[in-house]
Amino acid sequence: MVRSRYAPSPTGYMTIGNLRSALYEYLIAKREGGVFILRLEDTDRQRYVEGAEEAIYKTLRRTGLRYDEGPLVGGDYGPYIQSQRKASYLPHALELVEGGKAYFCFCEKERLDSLADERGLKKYDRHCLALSPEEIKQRLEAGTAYVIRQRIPEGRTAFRDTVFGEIAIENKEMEDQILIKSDGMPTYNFANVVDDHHMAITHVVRGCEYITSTPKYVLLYEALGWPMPVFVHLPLLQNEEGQKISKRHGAASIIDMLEAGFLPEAIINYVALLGWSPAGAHAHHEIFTLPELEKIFDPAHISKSPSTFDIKKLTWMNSEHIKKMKREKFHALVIPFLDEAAKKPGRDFLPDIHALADMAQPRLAFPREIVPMVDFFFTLPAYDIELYTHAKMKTDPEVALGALTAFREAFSRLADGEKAVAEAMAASGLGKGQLLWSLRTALSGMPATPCGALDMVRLLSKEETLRRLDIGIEKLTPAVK
RNA sequence: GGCCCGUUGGUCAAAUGGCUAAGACACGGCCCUUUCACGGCUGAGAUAAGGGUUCGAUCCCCUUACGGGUCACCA
Repeated sequence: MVRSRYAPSPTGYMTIGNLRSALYEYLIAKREGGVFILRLEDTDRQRYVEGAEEAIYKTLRRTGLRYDEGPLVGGDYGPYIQSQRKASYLPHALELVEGGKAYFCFCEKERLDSLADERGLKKYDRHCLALSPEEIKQRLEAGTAYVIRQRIPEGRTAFRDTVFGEIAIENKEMEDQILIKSDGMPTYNFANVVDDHHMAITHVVRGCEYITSTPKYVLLYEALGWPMPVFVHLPLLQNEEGQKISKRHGAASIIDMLEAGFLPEAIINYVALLGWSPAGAHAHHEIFTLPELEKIFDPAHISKSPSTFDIKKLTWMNSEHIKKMKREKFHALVIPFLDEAAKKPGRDFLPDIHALADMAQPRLAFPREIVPMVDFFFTLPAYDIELYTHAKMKTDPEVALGALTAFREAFSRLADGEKAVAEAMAASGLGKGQLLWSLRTALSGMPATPCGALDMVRLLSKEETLRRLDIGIEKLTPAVK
């Protein structure tokens, strides 16, 4: 049974990079019917941000990444908040001390700082490794603050990563890292290993910024005699400037993106394809739902190279998901916006908002764009008669005036747009393009509309159509004279 | 700086030791359409550089360049 976990620290909102990690962890579990776990790593009390936990829950909920075990939902391996597991770490550290694989260190910050070289880099000099058992006992009894450090052995440490293959690092590159901090909390690295073991995690999936610290994990697993999980390190996500996507660099939060009108489906879809691509029969598709991804995701095709977040492609994907959306769902999404437009003071007309929604669905990248697109149905905007001029349609204000007058006459009798256009053409000798262009302009006052003139005639009432024609004729008459 | 990793069009990316190196976004053009959009067609655009290995390298090896990551009582 595959068990994977997303293990964020509650230090703020979730970025697209965080979501990508969570998604891949989710998919790696779900493709094999496994279990996806959420664990909060809150061992750093300094960096804890109020509300960050809720932001994580909310982001996962809104994007559909349901976790099977974790805070709020529980599970057999809880608690799922690290600070609540505090008691479980020290015994393992002491076990290592007993086996000679870790040791107490009483060095103070000042001494540690003095170890820095000219570049500010420092490596612990194992000062406290030389302490005798009596000295240690004495200091512990005196209540001296201590940390527990892992003793890194000689040699080199290698591991196999699903994405990057074999990776080996000389142990001398690592310092004797701290396992237990002087406040009694475990460090991230240590807590991670202990929790992953106790939670029976089989796949450790995370960003590749952790790749160089993985040998330390390996050493810990070996020292504790625990089975090693599968490591899957994900290529980095970067912004247009080539920097890692992070809160530090002002990356947008997923929640903000949702507020801005990006659909959860589109974000998930897009982010799945950043650093991974489907193979075989699906190789030429790009639009996938989460359940589809669960079936076809294969970590063997995760890329090694970093990828750049491109909001243009996400925007395109958003419009694709809007097009694909069930009619009822789309209407529910967009009708609040239309209702708002309908309530505007000074409104001329109340069109059938469902018809407007249908019209807009294949043309939108964002739900809220429906308002500027169809607002002219509600209120005819003030427009300039320049709009009546169009070279290709061979229209200008004079042609338009003739067209509108002829159409008005026919339409007021026939109340049928199509027939009225035919009659007006015959009566005025104008072409269809000239007629329709003029008509569209008079009815919308817009240079671009989501539909043609005859659609507008159908959607506006006869009275409103005539009213707008009269406004057009009134605007044009003095200009033509 | 040491160590680790990476480098296919502007972006996401496919592919193989061997025909003219897929596709998508964005961009240009054309068609359709009463306009815009949608849709359809089409164009330009890439294997970082240099050495090897090989009959033949985008692919394997080395070097260089560039980019990134990492070297905390942060995660």
